[in-house]
Amino acid sequence: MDAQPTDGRSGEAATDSVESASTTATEEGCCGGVAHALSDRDLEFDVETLATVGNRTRYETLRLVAAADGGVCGCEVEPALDVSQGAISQALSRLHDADLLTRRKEGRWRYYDATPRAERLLSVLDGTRPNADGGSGGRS
Amino acid sequence: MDAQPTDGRSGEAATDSVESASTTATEEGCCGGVAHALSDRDLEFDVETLATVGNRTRYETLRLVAAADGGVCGCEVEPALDVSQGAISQALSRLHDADLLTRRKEGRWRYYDATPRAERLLSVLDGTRPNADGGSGGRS
DNA sequence: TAACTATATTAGTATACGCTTATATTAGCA
DNA sequence: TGCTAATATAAGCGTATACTAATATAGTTA
Repeated sequence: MDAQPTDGRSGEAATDSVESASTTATEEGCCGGVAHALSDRDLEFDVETLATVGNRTRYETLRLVAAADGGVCGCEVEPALDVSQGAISQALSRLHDADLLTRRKEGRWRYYDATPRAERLLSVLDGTRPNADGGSGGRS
Repeated sequence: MDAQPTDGRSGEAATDSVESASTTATEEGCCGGVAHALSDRDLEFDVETLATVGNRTRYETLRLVAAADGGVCGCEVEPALDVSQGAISQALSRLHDADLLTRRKEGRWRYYDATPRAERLLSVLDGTRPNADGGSGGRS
């Protein structure tokens, strides 16, 4: 029941350092401590990046923009995805806020382009899919 | 005279299973069609990958595992994150299902390790953060 | 001016998510 | 046999998410 570790980390406000324990008591007992080297801010930023693309509509939107070169306007994305205009606008907006799309205004249009972060992300996804070599089936 | 945006989308990647984007050569507006070259299966797989890491608990779990080399057991992760044991187990399980962690059983422990896909993903995130040092060690 | 197109924003809502708690299972050890 | 540690699983629940529909705001053209 009260098997809660209660390591007393709740409500912390330290925003820029590794907080986890680092007592590497390995060898005998297994449960020592592990740690990573990410600041809280970077962690939050990465999670936001991933959560943003971790949605079908937004991911496909990003793919569409990245696939075309030279910029894509929102109205071009709309007919390709089976969701409402509002949804597309929200998707583009969030992708932009997450630093995955650049945005430039031109007349009544808005042109979007993938950022380097987005492009490298997509590239890794393409390069590490289990069935990357074209074979069908693949994993599972 | 028509102030058409830089259209010129041609060559609609006639891949195997891009389902949407009817590409019905619309009227004179800007809104033609764009397309990406991803199959529905790959799309789904990528989104699942991203949605899995796009959560604080799971992302931090993955970071902890990836930071240590040689495998980490669940009980080592537990004290580092301020969530219950059940939450950690669910996180590790989902990361494994998403092909981001390998898992091997040893006695009463389960050892996890980051897959290449996970490692390259983390590497890109590290290398493309806005505040990343100019070094940009990300090779990928 | 009005009409029209592209986009943004808002409210409302059904659903999915992520956690906790409790319980079950599995493995080592006294 | 217990007993304990590590892990898995399930129900329950508060909250966040991702849409739609309606409306508002720009910019363009007639």
